[in-house]
Amino acid sequence: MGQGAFRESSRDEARVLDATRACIDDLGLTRVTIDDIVTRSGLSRATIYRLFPGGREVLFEAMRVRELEVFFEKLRGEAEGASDLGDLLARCIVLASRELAQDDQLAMLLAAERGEVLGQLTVDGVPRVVLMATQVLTPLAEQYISHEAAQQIVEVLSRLVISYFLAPSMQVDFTDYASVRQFLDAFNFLTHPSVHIND
Amino acid sequence: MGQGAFRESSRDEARVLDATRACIDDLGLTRVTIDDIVTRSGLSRATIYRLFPGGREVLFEAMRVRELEVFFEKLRGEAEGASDLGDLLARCIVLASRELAQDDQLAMLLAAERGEVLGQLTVDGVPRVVLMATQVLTPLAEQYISHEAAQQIVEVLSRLVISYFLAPSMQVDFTDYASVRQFLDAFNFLTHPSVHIND
DNA sequence: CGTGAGACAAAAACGTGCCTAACGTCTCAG
DNA sequence: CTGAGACGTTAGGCACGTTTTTGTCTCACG
Repeated sequence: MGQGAFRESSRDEARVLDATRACIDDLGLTRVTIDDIVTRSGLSRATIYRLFPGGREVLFEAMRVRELEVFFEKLRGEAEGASDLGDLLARCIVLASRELAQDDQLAMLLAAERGEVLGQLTVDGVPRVVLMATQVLTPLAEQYISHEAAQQIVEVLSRLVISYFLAPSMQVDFTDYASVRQFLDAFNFLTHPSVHIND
Repeated sequence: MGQGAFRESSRDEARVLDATRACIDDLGLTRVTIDDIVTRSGLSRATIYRLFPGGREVLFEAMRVRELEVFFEKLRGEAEGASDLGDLLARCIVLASRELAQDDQLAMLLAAERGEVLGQLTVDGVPRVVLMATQVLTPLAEQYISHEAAQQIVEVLSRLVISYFLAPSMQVDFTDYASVRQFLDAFNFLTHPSVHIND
C-alpha cells in the first residue's frame, strides 16, 4: 500500500542507500567506510546495522540491487513509449548504452567479482545484468513477437550492449539511435525472428 | 621462401616461445621468471634478451601474438572446409568456443589488462581478439555475402562468442554445432544480411 | 660474429612486525 | 525504536630489511 514500486522499503533504508551511493561516487567503492555512510545519512551506526544485518557486504549488495532496479525501471519506461519492435529495441539499447557510459556504478556491476558470502545466493556480474534484462524486457517485446523469440533477442542484444560498451567499435555507435536502427535492420533482427529453421 | 605461415621467425625464437608457454601452463602467468624460461628453453639469458629486446613485457606479448596466430590459423582451416555460410559461421563459433573453454592462455587474452609500455602500440583484450577475428574471417565470409555484411556479422558473432564464453546461457550452447545452427537460423543471420534498410 | 656463462646494479616482490582504522556487537539512555 | 558510544576483534596500511628478479654489460669461446 506504500508508494514504492515493488518493495516495501522504509524511508531510512532509502536514506542509507542514497548515502552509500553518494559516498561511493566521492571516494570510490573500496575507500568508503561505514562511518562515512553514518555521517552522510544522518542515521546512527546501530540503525544501519539493524536495517542491513550482515553489515558492509549486505549493504553494498542492497545498493547494487536498487541501482539495477532503477536502471531497469528507466528502461521499462523508455520501452513503453515505443511504437514498434525496432523502436523498442533501439530505444532500450541507446538508453542502456548511455547510462552505462555515464554511470560508473552501473558499469561496475559488470565487472563485479563473485562475493564470498553472497556468492551462492545472488548471481553477479554480466550474467546478472543479462538475466535481469531478459526478465524485464522480454514481456515488453512479447507484444510484437513470440515469447521464445523475445527472450532470445533480448538476451543477445543485452550481451551486445555490454560488449560494445566495454569495447566500442568503429562499425556501430550504440549510443546513437540512427546507428542502432541501421544496425538492427542490417541484421534482420526485426523482420521475423522465429525459431523455425526451414523456409 | 620459408615454410612458416607469415613471419620469418628463427628456430630459437620458437624455442623461447614454447618454453614460455610451457612455463605459464605450469606456474601461472605471474609466477614465471625469465630464469625459468632460460632453464626450459636451454638457451642462455643473453640470447633471450637479444631475441626479445624489451624483456619480459615484449616476450610475453610475442607469445600472446603467436598464440592468437595459431588459434586463428586453426579457425581459418576449419572455415575452409565449410559448405555454406551457415556452416562456415557455425564451425568457427563452435571451434572458437571449444578452444576458449579448454585453453586457459587463450581465455586470458580476453581479460588482459592494458600493458603500460605497449599500451599504445598493441590493442589488447577483447578489442584485439575481435579485431583479429574480423580481419581473418571476413575475407572467408565474403565468398557468400558482401564485404560490409561479412564484417558486421563476424564482429557481432565474435563478440557473442566471447560473451557466451564468459557468461554461458541456458538458451544456447556455443560449443554444440546443432545448437549454434539453430541459433543462427533463428536470428536470420544467414538469409540476407544486407546493409539496405528499405525492402 | 654470434652464443653461453656469469657478474652486476637497479628494481620489484616478499615477509614481518607494528599500528591505526574499520568492523560488527553490545549496552544503555532518551 | 533510535542515537550515542564503548568495546573486542579483525583487517588494511606502512616502514623495514631481505630476497628475487630483472635487464645490461663484459668476456671467453668457437
